[in-house]
Amino acid sequence: MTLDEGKQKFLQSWGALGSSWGINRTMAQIHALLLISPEALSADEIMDELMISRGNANMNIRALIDWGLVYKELKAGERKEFFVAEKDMWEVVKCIITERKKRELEPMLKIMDELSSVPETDERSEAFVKVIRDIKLFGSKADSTLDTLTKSDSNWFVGTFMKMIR
Amino acid sequence: MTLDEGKQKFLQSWGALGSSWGINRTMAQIHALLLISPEALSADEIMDELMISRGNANMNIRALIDWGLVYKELKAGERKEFFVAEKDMWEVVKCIITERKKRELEPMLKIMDELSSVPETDERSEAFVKVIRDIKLFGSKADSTLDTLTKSDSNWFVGTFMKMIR
DNA sequence: CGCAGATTTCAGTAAAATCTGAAAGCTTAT
DNA sequence: ATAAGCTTTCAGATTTTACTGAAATCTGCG
Repeated sequence: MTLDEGKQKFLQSWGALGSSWGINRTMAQIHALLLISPEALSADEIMDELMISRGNANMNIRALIDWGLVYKELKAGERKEFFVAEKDMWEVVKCIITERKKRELEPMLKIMDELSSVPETDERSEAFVKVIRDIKLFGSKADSTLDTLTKSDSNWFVGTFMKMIR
Repeated sequence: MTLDEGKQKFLQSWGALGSSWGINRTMAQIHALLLISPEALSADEIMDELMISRGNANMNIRALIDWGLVYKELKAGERKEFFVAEKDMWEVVKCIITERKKRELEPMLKIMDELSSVPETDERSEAFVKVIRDIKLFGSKADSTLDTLTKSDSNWFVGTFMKMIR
């Protein structure tokens, strides 16, 4: 397989993977493109490579920066902005865990808290509250586990953790 | 908060959560509805409760069954099918991990394998192959970790694991 | 200041995902 | 065998999400 074929296939599958994780195709593709690029790319280069509009490129690059997956880089003597992706896979995964935890897990736990105030007066409300409590319990455990995980380093994960868990 | 208010809010937020995880709103809502229902529900009851069409209900119920999150239940003397959700949260999570691993992680690793055959002839192809290898390495670790996780039981997760990891 | 080069915004459009409803397909009781 | 009662399917409609392109805004240099 040639580099160009491989690159196309990678952009394609990273984009598809993103879709099934609630991340839009283009955002994932920009991320993929920056991941495999040895140097920082400008917005124009990204637009070109992925054949997308300026607006689309801009919005998705901003989103990636918000997620902490991409950094802005200014080249001396250039007025344009260039972008680089975080290349360390463990950092990438930590980033994603941290952001999703903040955006989804935490708000969800907050809602479960409110919901657990439903009075348990019959079978239906008992079943309801039980589910809410279980979700809350499980969610809290996951929350603190993920906290610990994102504070530990890559070697710990790929080394020690693997042995401990087996 | 009354049961009905709480229920509405729960259906609503579980649906929203699903969306950001690549699961469609309705599928997540049917799951939510079955989770909090003390008895099995028929397709008609689900259609009614969520105000959706027969076709929509049927397709999403099937999808939930495929995921292993919902079971078909036949009541004696009834021709209709009834549906119950798996209520044990740890089982639910194991189900989701197992399915997503099978549907996404494994195919992705397969693609990375193909992609790592790109020859490393210059800076660009070296960077490309390095990223592919990193993803593969990380993905394989995740794969076996998740395997171990889904084979362990709930108590182990909420108990031991939490202590070990701290 | 004024303008050239660059980024951001956003209304309108396009594409993708999801849903509907009716028809076709099963299953079981008689 | 057939009809009633359910379930499944799927073409077309609807809704949601994403993208475009051009105008507005920003930035900093002469």
